[in-house]
Amino acid sequence: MSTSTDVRWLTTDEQRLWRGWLKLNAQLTATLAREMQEEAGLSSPDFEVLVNLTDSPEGRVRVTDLATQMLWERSRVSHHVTRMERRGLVQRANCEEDGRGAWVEITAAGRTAIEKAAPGHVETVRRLVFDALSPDEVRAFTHLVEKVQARAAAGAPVAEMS
Amino acid sequence: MSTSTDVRWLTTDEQRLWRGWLKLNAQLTATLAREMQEEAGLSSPDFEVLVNLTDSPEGRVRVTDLATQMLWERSRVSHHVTRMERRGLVQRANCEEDGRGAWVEITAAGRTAIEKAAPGHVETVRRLVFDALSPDEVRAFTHLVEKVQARAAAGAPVAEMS
DNA sequence: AAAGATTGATATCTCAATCTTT
DNA sequence: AAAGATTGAGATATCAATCTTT
Repeated sequence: MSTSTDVRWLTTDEQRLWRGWLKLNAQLTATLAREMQEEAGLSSPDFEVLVNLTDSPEGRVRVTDLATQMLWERSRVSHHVTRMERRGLVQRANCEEDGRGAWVEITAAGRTAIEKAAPGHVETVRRLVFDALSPDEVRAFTHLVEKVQARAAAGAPVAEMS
Repeated sequence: MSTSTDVRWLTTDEQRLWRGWLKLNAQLTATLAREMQEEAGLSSPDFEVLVNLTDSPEGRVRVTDLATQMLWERSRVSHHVTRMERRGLVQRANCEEDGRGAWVEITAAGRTAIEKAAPGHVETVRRLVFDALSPDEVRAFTHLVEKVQARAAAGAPVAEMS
């Protein structure tokens, strides 16, 4: 596909952005994970699942849809839901419309957990990210992120060829 | 630490940036991982280790330094190095200066592997990220990333309290 | 005792079957 | 057969000991 010659390597500026991006991301991820584990006993994947469930008005989402939204494998969703179910954070329910399908729904305990985690989470995001930026900078940043995302989305299919 | 009242939730603009950031990151990560696995047989963690080794002029880094640079646990480095050693990508060496320490050094096969992976990797990064941005936008983006990073670095110690 | 590193047990993730319903 | 979901086996990550050197 690509020859080892004629590669357009990154310029100094580009490399600086790319490495900065990677580093910032690693830092934010690590800090947020640690903080949430300590304050609410939730891992990042736990939190992500709960966020996706509460984003739905019914508080329930199909396994495949969860997988698509989170860019996870279906089997990972299934395993993780099993573990979260064991802890009482979510529960499965039969799907009426499609006998093959399964709902994953958040429980009262799950809502309690995410409500406990949310304030600290938001405060950390605010402290680490938004306290550093003016409203104008937030808009500029958003513009750039979305510009890149429009390209990246096309190049990131979960299942590409088969 | 934080009461459940008086939380400054994210504004609509802020939420848009934050969610966009998370999503873009997930997409880029997934695409780059898949691409590198297919083209060079390396996982993202494999690649990250090799990059950190080649960044050193000697091609070798101490276990603890690797852990610090990558924000990994030392034990994770140790386990991962063991597996990479089994595949011939890196090797351990005794540290003269400090009898407790251990060098991790890249092997010829390791260099071959990263050189095989690099062109495709760079091309993907260019295609997904930099083809969407003008040089001015790259600079603006860098400025914003580094501005946030300066804050986030302070809040992301690997080992905070003990 | 503290620092550097490894080890083993457990938890989580990935990949390839498998099972059920459409 | 294809889609939705689960299962089990193997790979990887995390956490708490352990071991050696300073």
